Amino acid sequence: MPVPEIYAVALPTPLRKTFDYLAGEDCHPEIPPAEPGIRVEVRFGNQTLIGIVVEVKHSSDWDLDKLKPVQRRLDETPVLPAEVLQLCRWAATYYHHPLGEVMAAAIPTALRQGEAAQLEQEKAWQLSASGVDCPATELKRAPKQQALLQRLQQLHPEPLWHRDLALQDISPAALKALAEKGLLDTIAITPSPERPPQLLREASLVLNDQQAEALATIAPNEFNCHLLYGTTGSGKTEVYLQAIERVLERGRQALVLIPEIGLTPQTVGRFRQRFQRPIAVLHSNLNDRERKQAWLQASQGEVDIIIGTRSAIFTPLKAPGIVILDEEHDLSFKQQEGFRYSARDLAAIRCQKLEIPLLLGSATPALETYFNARSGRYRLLTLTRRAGNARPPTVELIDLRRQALQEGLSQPLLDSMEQHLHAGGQVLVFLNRRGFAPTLMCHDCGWLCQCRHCDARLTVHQYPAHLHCHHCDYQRPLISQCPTCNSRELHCVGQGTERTESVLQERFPDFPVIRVDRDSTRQKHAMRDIVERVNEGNPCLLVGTQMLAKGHHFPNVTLVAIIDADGGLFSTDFRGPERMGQLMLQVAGRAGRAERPGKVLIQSHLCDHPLLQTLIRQGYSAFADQLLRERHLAQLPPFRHMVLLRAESKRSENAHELLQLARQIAEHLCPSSPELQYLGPLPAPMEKRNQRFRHQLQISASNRAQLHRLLQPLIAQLDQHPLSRRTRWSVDVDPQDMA
DNA sequence: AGCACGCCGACT
DNA sequence: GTCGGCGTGCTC
Repeated sequence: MPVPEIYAVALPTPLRKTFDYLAGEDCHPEIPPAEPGIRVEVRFGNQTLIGIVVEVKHSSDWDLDKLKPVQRRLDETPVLPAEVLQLCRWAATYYHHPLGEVMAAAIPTALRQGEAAQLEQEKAWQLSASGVDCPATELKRAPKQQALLQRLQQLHPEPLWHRDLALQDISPAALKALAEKGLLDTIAITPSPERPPQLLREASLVLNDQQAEALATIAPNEFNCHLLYGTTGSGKTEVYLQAIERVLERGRQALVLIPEIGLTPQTVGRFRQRFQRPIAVLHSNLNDRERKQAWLQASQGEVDIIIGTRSAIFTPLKAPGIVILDEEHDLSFKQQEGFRYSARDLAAIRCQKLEIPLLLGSATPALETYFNARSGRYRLLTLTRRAGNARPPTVELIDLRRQALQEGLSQPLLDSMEQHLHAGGQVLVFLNRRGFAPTLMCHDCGWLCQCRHCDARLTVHQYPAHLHCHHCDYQRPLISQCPTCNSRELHCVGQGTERTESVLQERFPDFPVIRVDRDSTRQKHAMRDIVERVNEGNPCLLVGTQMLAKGHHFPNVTLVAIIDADGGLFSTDFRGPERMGQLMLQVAGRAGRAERPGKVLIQSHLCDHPLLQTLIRQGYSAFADQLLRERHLAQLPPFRHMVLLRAESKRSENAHELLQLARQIAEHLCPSSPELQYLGPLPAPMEKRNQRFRHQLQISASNRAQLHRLLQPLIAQLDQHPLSRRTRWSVDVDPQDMA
């Protein structure tokens, strides 16, 4: 009797193992042999699941007669090529996350649910044999049909596409009539995007010497990680475009990853404008069908450029040539829940395996990346020249100490705003806090309006008026009387964008004040409309959160005001100052372009703070160097490697208890030492959030391999323990956000 | 995670 | 008398 074929299947469950199934008997000779990467439908306990074969083998650790057969094989050929499968395996190991869930993250929902891995077909009409010969005069009494027939005869043998119907004002009735007469056939074909012989739609720009050198350094056929380090306006995008051009010339594809908010129509527009080649965009607003379509087009080589956010790093490519990650410091490249992967770090792994270049771009690189570039692990490509003789903005601090403030705004700042507005400039006011005020307080008894689900205060909103928790979304009507002492003296404490907006509108009644935050841009085209309105160029004030700092350009802004620079400097997260510096420079980068020099004013109570001083006087490199020295002294990343075990539960003790157990097991496996240290379990910075109490155990090591050697058995033992099933817990390798 | 089985409280 | 609470156990 022949040895049966057995599949090891990764299933979408949190169990950190694969499951063996017997291959079905129904193997037709024409169907290619099963390979890792094909999907199968299997019975799993009491449910039916779709999983991915990760190994085809002929033996199992389980009794063969206990193995179930697969119900159905869904693919003839793998949906995931070996290379992406390998990336998933690597990610599952590195992030200590179940392989099945990793793969679920890699595959579009439609394919996860069992749809055929085929491009959607499109409806079209083509003349039948009799239609080709039919003289148009035959249809004298039906002019619409006659015109349509002539149109089709012109097109023939090209079909008439369904999508062109509306465009060409063709009536479905006429089509139907012609089809009934047998003059044309309804067909369904998968359209193949056109690839005209010439690559470019517009000419490339001439590179300056730095750009040219950067481009020349990117060797097309080998792995290297490059950091393209250049301020706003230094021409990073042109380097991307020309690097892509060279890749396309070789018949290869480019994968471009962009932060969530950066993926705007403008960004995609730059690529479409330059290349006469098919492009697929994978953004979060696609429906399942569109997502599958774009994914398959990339996989089958139907598109040459793929632009997407974080999860696009898993897109299979037929002929990968380069991966570009723009704004590589952006937090959205790291998934913050569930499978907590970093698309940037996975990109490095993937490119290494593929032997293709990786290009990371930023004006304010993450400290980890900057360190790698500094130490020679990455190639550092620096751009300092600004296009068109543009001058960098001048940056000044406004010392808030002992200043009279009007709702958080100092007099010198208001004066400067007035000046710029009257000179015809636009003013951008940056305040990273939405709502009207972050706190509602009783002036008589000191009561604070707390969220009932979180350790947080409710934010006051005025437009529309309500109280809102930004952590759990809890909302309630605005109150005017203190619930503990009945006083009517309830005061809004602190500033949000709404409040600053109304203050500025009062102060500058002759100029429009436009607020840009998540609340004001909720409607579909709100952001587009704002950008268009502002870029008409009339003087105005823009007030907004970090949404203003990312993705959009406002060339007529001459003054940028940063209302509060202090937040990041005393944050609980050791990355606070890094984040603050990055954000400040990103915002400052909005000021002035080309011929108009910009000005940046930063309000602070900590004007003497050495980090702030370094950032302003010497720029980001010096700032980053200083932060690196501090990190080295404090033995923090990138000098040590970190893992966070997080636990959350309705009962605070449960989460704590589980992590105590974790520490106990861990110390048993690997006692604390200078090389390996434990911190915790401790309550998370905001212990209660969304009705759950969160705790964390931090493990840091000087050696990454050692850390992973500990983690593997630790997690295995934790998985075995009954406590681990009672509380929700997760592993965060290289945590970016300690909250 | 999902889902079943199993043993104790307030209700059609 | 049942419906349903979530403890515990299992999934090839």
